[in-house]
Amino acid sequence: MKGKYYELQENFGRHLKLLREERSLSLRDLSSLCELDSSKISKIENGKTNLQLSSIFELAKGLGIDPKELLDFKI
Amino acid sequence: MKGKYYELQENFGRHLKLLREERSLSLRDLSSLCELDSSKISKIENGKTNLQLSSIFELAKGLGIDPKELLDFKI
DNA sequence: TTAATTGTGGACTTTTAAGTCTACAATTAA
DNA sequence: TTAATTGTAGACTTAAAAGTCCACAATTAA
Repeated sequence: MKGKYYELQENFGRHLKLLREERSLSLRDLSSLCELDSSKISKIENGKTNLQLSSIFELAKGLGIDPKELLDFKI
Repeated sequence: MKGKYYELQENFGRHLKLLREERSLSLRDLSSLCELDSSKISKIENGKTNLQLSSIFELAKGLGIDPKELLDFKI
């Protein structure tokens, strides 16, 4: 099943992917800049994960942005 | 053990508590405005939980704020 | 053509959030 | 004083995130 928050996860993931591609980073690049496995990031980008606060902060660290920016997408 | 992200959780929790108290909401009040148990919210406010994306959005809904605002605290 | 890179998915274990409920001490209101 | 409210913690189950690793097809570079 897709789960109650699937749309939210999808929107988050789409936004994350944009932010990553804007910086011309591959999944493995981003992975090396934070403490998240590249396959995990792939799953997040594809809306498969309801990630935790800590992961949001890790991604922000890797992207070099304020964590708030990762929540800056339309629902 | 406190865990790797304990400080982050503490800061998030402190911030959440402020936002709730600014609105004069009790834990049970806030709980009734979102889909989170009041005892869960208590644990989040006290830095005991590395909450998920969906919970951040639930809290934002209950507080009537943009989810981004929940990440607007100093690390 | 060969070699490297890239995104993705699966397998698997361990950890923990979510969800639900109960209870209780301390504070506040009636 | 009594009753209600408030914050908190514990017990317990279920679901799933985290974490790690491997494999592979497709794309891109050498």
